[in-house]
Amino acid sequence: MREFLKTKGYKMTPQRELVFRSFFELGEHVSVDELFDRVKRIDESVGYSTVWRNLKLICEVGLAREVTVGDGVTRYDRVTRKPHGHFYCLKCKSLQEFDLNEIAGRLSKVATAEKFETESFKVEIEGVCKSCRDKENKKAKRNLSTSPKISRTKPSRQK
Amino acid sequence: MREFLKTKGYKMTPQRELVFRSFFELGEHVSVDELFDRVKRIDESVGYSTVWRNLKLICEVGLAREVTVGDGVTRYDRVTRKPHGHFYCLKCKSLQEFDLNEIAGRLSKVATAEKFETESFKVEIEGVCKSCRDKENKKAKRNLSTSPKISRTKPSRQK
DNA sequence: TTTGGTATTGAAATTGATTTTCATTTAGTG
DNA sequence: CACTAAATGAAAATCAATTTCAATACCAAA
Ligand SMILES: [Mn+2]
Ligand SMILES: [Mn+2]
Ligand SMILES: [Zn+2]
Ligand SMILES: [Zn+2]
Repeated sequence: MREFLKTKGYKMTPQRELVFRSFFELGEHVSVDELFDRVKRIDESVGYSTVWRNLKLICEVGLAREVTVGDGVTRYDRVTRKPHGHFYCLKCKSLQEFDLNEIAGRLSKVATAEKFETESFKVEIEGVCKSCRDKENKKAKRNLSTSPKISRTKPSRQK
Repeated sequence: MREFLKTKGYKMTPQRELVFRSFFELGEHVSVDELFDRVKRIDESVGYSTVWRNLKLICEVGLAREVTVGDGVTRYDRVTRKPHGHFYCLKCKSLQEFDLNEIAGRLSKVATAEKFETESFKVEIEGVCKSCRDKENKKAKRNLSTSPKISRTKPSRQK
């Protein structure tokens, strides 16, 4: 790692070492805050901006990619596995991955047809995951006996 | 329109009227700022938050959808046409649409297979559009005669 | 037409994440 | 050891998105 960075003109530091290591331990869809928390637990003195900058660096050198989905926070995803899309559950905010094999092929075709030079795809499905749906169903059943009230509340305009 | 909103418990106002009308005139991938500018040109007194709120309202009642792509600003897309994806050109920041017909079908399948209840898709291709590529090529040709310099500048870490 | 209760508005303030600044420290090189 | 560029941490700046609040306007019911 140290060598790899050196070739690109970067130095190694204890903080960088720690951020990199922690990132690869956590791995999946980490946010800056999450990584910062974990790093802090090991070395209280590391600053937020250091974590942020090194996360950017990890992307810079091609070891991770930013993924923004659903809410307004950027997450960082290792680039080990092959291209994949993301399910985003609107209830529990969880992320699941799914394979993009055929879909990626089709997308490439579309891009070529439109003379567009593809750099990357982003495929995302928003909805409700199974476990959240199950919970809803249970709740619905429980309420069958109680008097069903019609909501008169105007739905909030804000997210 | 007035009636349509009334049934949902909303009132009509000159500002709202203006925002709605301006939005449907512009139509494609408008940002709050863009719409605000346009509205301002017609009625200087309309506030930013009014434009923002009414854009949200347009989504609320199902006439538009938010689309966030590339940079960090939310754009608003009419929901007239059928599901489509977006090409985002990293050079000129332009958006092009492409049809999602077969791809949407496949995505639905994937979702079903994973017991995921789909609410919406988001399909995006980032890259370089034809016209930007053409420009690049021209530039490259022009520079064939001049001495090619190797860049020693470390690429910026910031977006 | 007047009136009363809401919804809406505009300006300003707040939020929340990201990014930059800057003074200081440190890594890597010789 | 000494030098230079890179890296760090704290704080400040950005920037879009959202909320607050007092004033105003809509519109349904009298
Ligand atoms: Mn992922
Ligand atoms: Mn579109
Ligand atoms: Zn869920
Ligand atoms: Zn372009």
